[in-house]
Amino acid sequence: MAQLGSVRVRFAPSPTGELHIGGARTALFNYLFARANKGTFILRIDDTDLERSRDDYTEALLEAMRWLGLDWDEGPYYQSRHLEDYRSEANRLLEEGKAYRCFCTPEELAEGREQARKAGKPYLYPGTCRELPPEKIEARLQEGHSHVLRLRIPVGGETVVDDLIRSQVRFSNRDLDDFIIIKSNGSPTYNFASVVDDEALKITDVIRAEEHLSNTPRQQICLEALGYKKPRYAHVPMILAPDRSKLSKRHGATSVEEFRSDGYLPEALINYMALLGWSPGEEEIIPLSKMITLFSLERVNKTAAIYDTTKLTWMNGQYLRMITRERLAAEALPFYEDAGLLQTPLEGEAAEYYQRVAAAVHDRVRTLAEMAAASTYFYRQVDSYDDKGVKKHFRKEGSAALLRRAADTLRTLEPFALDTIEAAYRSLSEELGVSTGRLIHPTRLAISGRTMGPGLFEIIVLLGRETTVERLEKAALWIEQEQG
RNA sequence: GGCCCCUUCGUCUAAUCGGUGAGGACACCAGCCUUUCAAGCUGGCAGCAGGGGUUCAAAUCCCCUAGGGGUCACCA
Repeated sequence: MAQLGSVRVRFAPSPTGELHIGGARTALFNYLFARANKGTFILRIDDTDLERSRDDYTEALLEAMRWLGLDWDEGPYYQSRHLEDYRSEANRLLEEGKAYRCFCTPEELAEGREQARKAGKPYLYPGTCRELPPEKIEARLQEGHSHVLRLRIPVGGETVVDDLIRSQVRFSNRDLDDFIIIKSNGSPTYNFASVVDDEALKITDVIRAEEHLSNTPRQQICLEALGYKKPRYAHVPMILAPDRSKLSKRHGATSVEEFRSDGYLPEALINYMALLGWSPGEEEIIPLSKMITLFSLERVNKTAAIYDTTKLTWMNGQYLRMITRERLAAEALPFYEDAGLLQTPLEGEAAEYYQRVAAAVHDRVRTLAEMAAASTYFYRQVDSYDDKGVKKHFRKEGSAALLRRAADTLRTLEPFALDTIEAAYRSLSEELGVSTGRLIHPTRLAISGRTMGPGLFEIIVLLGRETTVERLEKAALWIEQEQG
């Protein structure tokens, strides 16, 4: 059925900041909808605001989209390159009397707004220039007054937005005013450019954030005036910050770029975002390919969601354990480099060592950044011991001696391998008449400085005989000195 | 303030056309497993914003109240 009028959707961000989680999810829903319906996913850059748009934001936006894996089929299109089209469409409206020139100055308008505010009344453009006689317009033009173009809103009646998620939403035209479609500098406003572009791109379904719902009646009136075919609309709920307010910079990590540099995997972020406002049922971990088969706008809910990194972090841990060792090592590498643990490019033994460290550590972390943080002692000396660990495992009578015995055992052990080390530890503990744990815990603290981490024998093998023995003795010395 | 949208555990959510002990996930707590920490497994805690209707029966339909969000720019 969706065969004929094949679906075309667009994600149309404005390059005035980083791509945040709300925008990214809107992009994702557009993407899923397009893929689920075998339609076309278009990327358009809404950069009509010359003042605030920046090229570096555009580039970052594209990069974020690529990183997330939201590949688009067409575009990116840039609104700033179609300025002429908007002007000619606006002129059409002007000629047909559906739009008119307005010479009111920003100051005059601001004053009107101020008065309305003081009086506690809603402000609507009073229509000062709506019925200006032609000769007056001509005169103002001659005098060189700058002007904008405003759309003539029908005086009565109502405009009904048919929304796929919220069904019918009615707006009384009385509450709408003749809004500006072309600014005095000749560039279009968002509501106008958006309508013209959606038509030019033959967009069938406009899927965007709920904040646009209130603007939709204006756009509908506008596209009716232009004689365009109306697209279907779907306004997805907003994503709110933990304090229920609109997302902004002060809320910590909210941009895709930040999540990336905090060590999240794109598929985890995608999965997490998808579940914010959409649910296929009881499943939680859903790969993108599966999402596509399950996605429908009918299952998108109406309620704004508060994002919560706790669940995202859990999910990231799930994905971290699912990906291949090769991929994991590759993804984590920059984090090790940033932490100053190693330098790329990695070659030979260093590369192999890194792979093994990554494999040893990855089971117990939830982000790539945590992974690097959990690996420091594989690359650096142990310069401090965990306080609680010291209390529990070092301060006990005979700990130093225990460590020296362990060091002695390892020094001559042949071969030096996982199973032989473990066997040696078990027989040593038996020989000394202590539990294996009594030997294992201080050893871990001595060679890693921590009380937690990968299996002890795994660490020992990785560190090697020399380093292990060295650290054991250093710890023994430290204990003796501490005890005076 | 006008207009618009929304309201199920702390958070994300499920509950086909009204009948459920209101389900799942994260987090939290407890236990198991275990050389530690995770992971995993088992169990627990916890919710229909409030008030009126309609109905044999309401989380579900209607109304009101409250709360939250959005929008009212020569921003997008």
